[in-house]
Amino acid sequence: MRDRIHGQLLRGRYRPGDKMPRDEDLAAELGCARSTIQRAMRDLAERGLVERRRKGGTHVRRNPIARATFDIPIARHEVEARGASYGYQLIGREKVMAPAKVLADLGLARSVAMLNVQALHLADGRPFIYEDRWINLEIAPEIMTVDLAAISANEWLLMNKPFTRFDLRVRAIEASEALAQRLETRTGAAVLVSERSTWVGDAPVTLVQSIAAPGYQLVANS
Amino acid sequence: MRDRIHGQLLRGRYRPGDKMPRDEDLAAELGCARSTIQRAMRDLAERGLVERRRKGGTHVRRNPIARATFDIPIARHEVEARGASYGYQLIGREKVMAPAKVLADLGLARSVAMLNVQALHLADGRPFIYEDRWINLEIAPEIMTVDLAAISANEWLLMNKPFTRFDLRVRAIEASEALAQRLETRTGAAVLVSERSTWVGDAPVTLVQSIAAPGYQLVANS
DNA sequence: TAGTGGTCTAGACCACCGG
DNA sequence: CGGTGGTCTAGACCACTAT
Repeated sequence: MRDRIHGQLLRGRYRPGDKMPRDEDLAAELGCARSTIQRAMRDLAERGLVERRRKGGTHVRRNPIARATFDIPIARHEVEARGASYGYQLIGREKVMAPAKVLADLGLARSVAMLNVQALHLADGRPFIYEDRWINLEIAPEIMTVDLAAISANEWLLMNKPFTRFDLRVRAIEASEALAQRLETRTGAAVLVSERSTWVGDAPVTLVQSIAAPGYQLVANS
Repeated sequence: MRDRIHGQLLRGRYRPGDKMPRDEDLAAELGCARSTIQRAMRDLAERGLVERRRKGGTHVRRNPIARATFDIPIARHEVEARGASYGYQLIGREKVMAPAKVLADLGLARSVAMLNVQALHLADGRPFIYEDRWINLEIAPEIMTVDLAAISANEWLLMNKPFTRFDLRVRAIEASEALAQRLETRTGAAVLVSERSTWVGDAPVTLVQSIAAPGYQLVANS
């Protein structure tokens, strides 16, 4: 039934910009319960094909949205999924007041003490992802007592401060000389940078910049 | 009610790896209908927090997945959203048999005739995104009669052959000399490449490689 | 404020798949 | 094959918001 409803839209029974009948009328027309229509429509709304507003009704979006989802990989799992052996190196850790750029990305108005951690994830002993992370010590003070040479900050945070929301920004940059050295590549090589801010509720937890070795590729779908 | 159920998980009532009670028991315990539990659980499963299997029951995922969603922007809207004026240039169009790489990305076993189109999207007259597209003429033969200098292939396809599924691959590359010229940047500049294959049902429609000018950034969240 | 979608109930039957 | 989640029904009440 739901597939039938989806089919009608996808096969062009309604066109971009059209207003669709109210759920109740659609239900009567198709001979099903309103809750069935409701669920079908909810799915379509989540996929970005229609827009629903109370009292306003349901409209087919003028410009159907291409909504992609992807699962942000955990370095260890990604390496192991490729059949390589995973390695991890703690490069540096330091307690400092967060700089303005970090505060801005996390939506903080005043500076707070954070732990700044650099680390390298390895695949078969070769650099895979370099990460530079800021951890809010007001939210996760326990991180100071964790041996970050034994467990990556990412994995500790996932287990102990599971986030509820995050932002992600992806861009391409040229490797600086220092970065090229870390990643064992050429200065000027094109690398993919993912910058992620995460929150627990409204509290900013961590900002991490992950820089993948050349050739890395993000995959999404739907 | 649904929020209460979500809250219980997020607040750690169940731990990663735990098996949760069957829907019916949870419903009895919380004093609500099973369908309410079902919907709450479905949401959690979509967000990647739990895994459900018939007969197998519901488990909290061991490694909570960070699932991001982002809306693939239409170049015109993105430019206009930045307050810039949008421009579009058709650079080339040619009917050819698809090469092996294109066939592979679209999951085609035999070669078919396609329209190969190159175009440039501009923001305030400056290069914004260069795209190289392959359009399956068996699925969208009408594209041959469309004036692609007047409407971009992307917008025509969205209006006339709305896809039902796509894959997306994002990576960083160094601009070749030819590409640098198109994007009015340096040879060797790091640029973000998005490669997208789209299907209508099982039929492959188009493969497009979009290369953004340096500084471009993809944004996702959840 | 009235009309629409959003949530919930109490029940039924079905589809999948693990023991 | 039996137990679990997936879908559906027919109804109720609520929350938001366009008119």
